Amino acid sequence: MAMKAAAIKLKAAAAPSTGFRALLFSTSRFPFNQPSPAQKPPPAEPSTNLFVSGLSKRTTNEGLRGAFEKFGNVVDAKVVCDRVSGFSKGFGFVRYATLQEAEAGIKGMDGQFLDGWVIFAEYARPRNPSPPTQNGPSNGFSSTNFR
DNA sequence: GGTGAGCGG
Repeated sequence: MAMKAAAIKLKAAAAPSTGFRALLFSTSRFPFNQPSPAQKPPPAEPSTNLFVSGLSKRTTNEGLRGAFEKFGNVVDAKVVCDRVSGFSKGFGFVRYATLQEAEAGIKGMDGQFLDGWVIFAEYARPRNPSPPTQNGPSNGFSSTNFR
C-alpha cells in the first residue's frame, strides 16, 4: 500500500522536473550575457580626443577651451554647430596634448557645470579620416575612395 | 531657435 503511494509521489515529482529542465536549458539568452559583438561599450578607449556633451547652446569654443585648459594643454576645442543654422548642437570636442592631460580633463570636468548645464566628458571615438581642413581635399578628390 | 540624446567640417 505504501509502495503505490510512493510511486505516485515520484511520478508527480518527476513530471514538473522535466518541464523545469527544458525551460532552463532552452533559454539561450539572458540580459546577463553580452551577445553584442562590438556596439557601444559605455566608455571609449583612451585617447587625447575628448567628447563633451551636455553643453549649453550658448557655450562656444572659447568657453569650452577655457573650461578644459585648467586641467591640461588644450590643443583643439570645438563646439559642434549646425551647418545651416549655425547654432550649437550642444556637444563638442576637446583635444589635449597628452593622454594624461586628457584623463585629468575628464576627471576634472566630467559632471561639472558650464553655463548652467552639467557637462559630460569622455573619450571620443575614432572616426573616418578625412578632415577637409587637415587633409585638404578641396579639389573634389578624396583619399578615402581611391582605388 | 524652441529641441537635450548623442560623436564633428
